[in-house]
Amino acid sequence: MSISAKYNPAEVEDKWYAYWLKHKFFHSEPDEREPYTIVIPPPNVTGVLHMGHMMNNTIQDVLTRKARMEGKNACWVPGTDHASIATEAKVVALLKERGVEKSSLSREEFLAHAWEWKEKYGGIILEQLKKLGASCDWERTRFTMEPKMSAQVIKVFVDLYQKGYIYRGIRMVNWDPQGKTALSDDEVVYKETPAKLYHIRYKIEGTEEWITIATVRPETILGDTAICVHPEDERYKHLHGKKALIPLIDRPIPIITDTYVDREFGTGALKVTPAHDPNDYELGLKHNLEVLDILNDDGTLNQKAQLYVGQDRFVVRKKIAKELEEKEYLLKTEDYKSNVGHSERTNAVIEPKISLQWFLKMDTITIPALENVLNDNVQLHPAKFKNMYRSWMENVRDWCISRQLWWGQQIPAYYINGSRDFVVAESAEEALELARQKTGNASLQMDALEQDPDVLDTWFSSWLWPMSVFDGILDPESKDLKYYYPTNDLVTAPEILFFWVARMIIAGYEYEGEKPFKNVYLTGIVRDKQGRKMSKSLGNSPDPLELMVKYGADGVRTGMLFSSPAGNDLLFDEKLCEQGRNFNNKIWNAFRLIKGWEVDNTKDGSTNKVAIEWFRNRFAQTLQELEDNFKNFRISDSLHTVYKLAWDDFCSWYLEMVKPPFGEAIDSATYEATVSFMEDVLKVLHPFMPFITEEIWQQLRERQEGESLCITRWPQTETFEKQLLDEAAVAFDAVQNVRNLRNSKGMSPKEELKLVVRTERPQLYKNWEAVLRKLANLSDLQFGDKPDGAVSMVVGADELSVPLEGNIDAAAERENVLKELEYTRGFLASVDKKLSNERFVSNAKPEVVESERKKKADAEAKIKALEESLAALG
RNA sequence: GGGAGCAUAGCUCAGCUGGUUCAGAGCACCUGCCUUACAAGCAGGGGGUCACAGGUUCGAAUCCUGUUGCUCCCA
Repeated sequence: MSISAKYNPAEVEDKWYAYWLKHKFFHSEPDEREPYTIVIPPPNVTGVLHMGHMMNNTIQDVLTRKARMEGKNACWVPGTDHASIATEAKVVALLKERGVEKSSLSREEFLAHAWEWKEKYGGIILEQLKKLGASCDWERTRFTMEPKMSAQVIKVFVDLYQKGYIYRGIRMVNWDPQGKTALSDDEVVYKETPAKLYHIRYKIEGTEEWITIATVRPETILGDTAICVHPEDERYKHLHGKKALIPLIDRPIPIITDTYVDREFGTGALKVTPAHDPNDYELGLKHNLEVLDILNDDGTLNQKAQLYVGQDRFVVRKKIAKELEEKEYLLKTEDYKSNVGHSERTNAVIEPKISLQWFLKMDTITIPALENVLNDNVQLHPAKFKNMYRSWMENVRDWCISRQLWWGQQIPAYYINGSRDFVVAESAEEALELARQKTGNASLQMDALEQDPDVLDTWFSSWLWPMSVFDGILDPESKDLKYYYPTNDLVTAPEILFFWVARMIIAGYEYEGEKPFKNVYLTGIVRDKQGRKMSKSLGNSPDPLELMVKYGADGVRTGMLFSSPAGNDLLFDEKLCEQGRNFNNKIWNAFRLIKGWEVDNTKDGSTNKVAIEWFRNRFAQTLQELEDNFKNFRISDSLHTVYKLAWDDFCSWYLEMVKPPFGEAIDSATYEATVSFMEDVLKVLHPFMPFITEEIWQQLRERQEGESLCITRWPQTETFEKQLLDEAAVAFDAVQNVRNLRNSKGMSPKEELKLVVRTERPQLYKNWEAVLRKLANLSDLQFGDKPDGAVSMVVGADELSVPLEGNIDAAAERENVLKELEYTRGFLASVDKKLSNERFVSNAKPEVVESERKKKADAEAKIKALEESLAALG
């Protein structure tokens, strides 16, 4: 036999992934079994695998694989979303490289390019997930813009419009002048940015007086339609009702009063620019001010500004400041920090802009979504996110669902004869019919209709995802929907709790009257060692594919999970992957050991019985702990549990106990038990490290084509004997004490020692004698008092002595014993204090009091043993 | 400005219902081992005023209040 001493993942991973696919282990069809369903958070079709995906999808795979092994009909639905803004930006950039401007193309031509791009580059990420081992049902892969998915989006739009939830309205929206589209509030990232506060004076019409305002955006004075002061502000009372002249253009604007103005801020006089500031817009509505929009869609100034027409807002800011200064309108500037909104996608500075958009009314449609999270019908893990969720839901604002783009589902609203009058329908034909009814003109023709050019927000597709992947919107009676919905678990990042999770819950209750999933597991953000978010621009993110080459997919999976408690950020360090790889190697070598054994049917294995019984119980105990961790979504703890089981219990204790001396055969009973233990260990490891466990499982016994670890049954939880485990702990403690003694005396592990035990429970030591002899390398085990010339240790109330001729430093021994004695006496004192406290004895739970009594007895016995040792030392 | 969370070993984090010899794990560190499964390993070891100050309790890392520091969400 020649199995490499080092596990080589590259040799096995692709092989087993292909095998799993070939046998369709990941494919699911509705049947009589209990379903277990996860829908993937659809990654961006433009995306490539990053560390966040790795963690997120590893967790989903762990959950899916475990459910599959438990005999559930596991279905993990993969797919991608069309990401309007990101994809359109990519395609526009690509065309530009080829010298083609988007504006020179028709909508159809542009979309043809976009689809071409999608076919070529879209979905790379799904291939990368396969490398990770993701056990998705690839036959069910969906894309949010494929015809059947788009049909569902359109159907929902029409339905919500008919129910009165969707309206078209003028609103101040977040405008991205680079992407040339409106963004939802959630797509705007606020960053603290250094700015300047410009103090600019306006002349009061018909007087020689001035009024000074302060602004961070001097270029917008050209769009001012009022100056507002606090009505109680004595400084300005004499100016109420007068007019001020905008510098440079001398346009007169009224001076109005409102308590909204903060008298302490700036000069206490506020310029009002309703078209370019959300607060000013509200103020404008209240005071019936003119809305003067001075910006083009690309952020340059338009004719209404009168000056600097066609120049960019930031260029104008500099120029106008200079001109104002030269003409003595600018009195001073001061440094100021302001929170500036940036587009999450393009990073352009957001321009608040008045525009006509489509909105979804959120006031009533959200009610069940809030209720059912608060009452835990939908559970967030960790639960701390409930607060955040509630505050968002209680203060939710109408959702701007239109985007000024082409890549996406075009809004199914049709304007009649170029007017603002429109009809909404799933198809142009239906729209025409509706338009004829609406206008009373039966001869109206198709060319009188013009479809709204805008598309719907991508989230307006993905909020249907748990239903639409099963075609549930098109066919509410669909067999798949009825079987798989509601899904079980959703694994995603807290950043999109509102973007996506909340909206899926809203849609789920609106269309199915039922939650979309039972549990939402919120992962943390993957950060670098210094706690910085991983980003392309910082270049601090390792390439996940390279990591997998270096450490193996299993190594990276376990590495990611070693330190990723739910909802907490993961400070990623390659060391974690190294630890993962080392763990793989450990398992591999345990397999090598077992595989290398020769079995002898005639050999007596009775001395191994105690070890076998111990591991059987230990496994049962661990399995209970593991199930408890899983039940509470403590995934990282689950991994730690199986890690300790495999490494400490199975390898370090069990295998060492039963391992025959080199060159000797093993008895068949022990061999059989060991192989089946290894199988059990592989089973509980499989969800975390699917490749290596499959590889070993396949080699451990003869297997048939079509068999696989990923579809074997998860071990059953069994009861365990606590007493046996406690006895083992005493035996292990004894072993460790002897080893420690050897170490501290600088003795070789090869040197055999004799052990003398003084105890009231000799049977325990007799039961474990073979183990003690083997692991502590003892030549003999005897019972009795400490012989002369021996070193002793105390385990519980038992005294263990090892005769060491001429190798004893009596003074040092005395000191050791004294130290331990002192500690134990202190401990006894604290226990006594408790027990003599009447209130403790009467108030504490009986089992607690009982355990204190036991502690007292143990401590007293130990003190006695220590005192005897001390006496023997002279 | 409003809200939430966190603070435990040099680092990253567990500690779940207040009660086990409860102060733990991994990494890092120190000592000794190439003991034919594994040096990607083995056997041992050192290391913490549980942020600070009060309080509740028979008993607090754990519950309460305040202080300080950090993080996140919302505006």
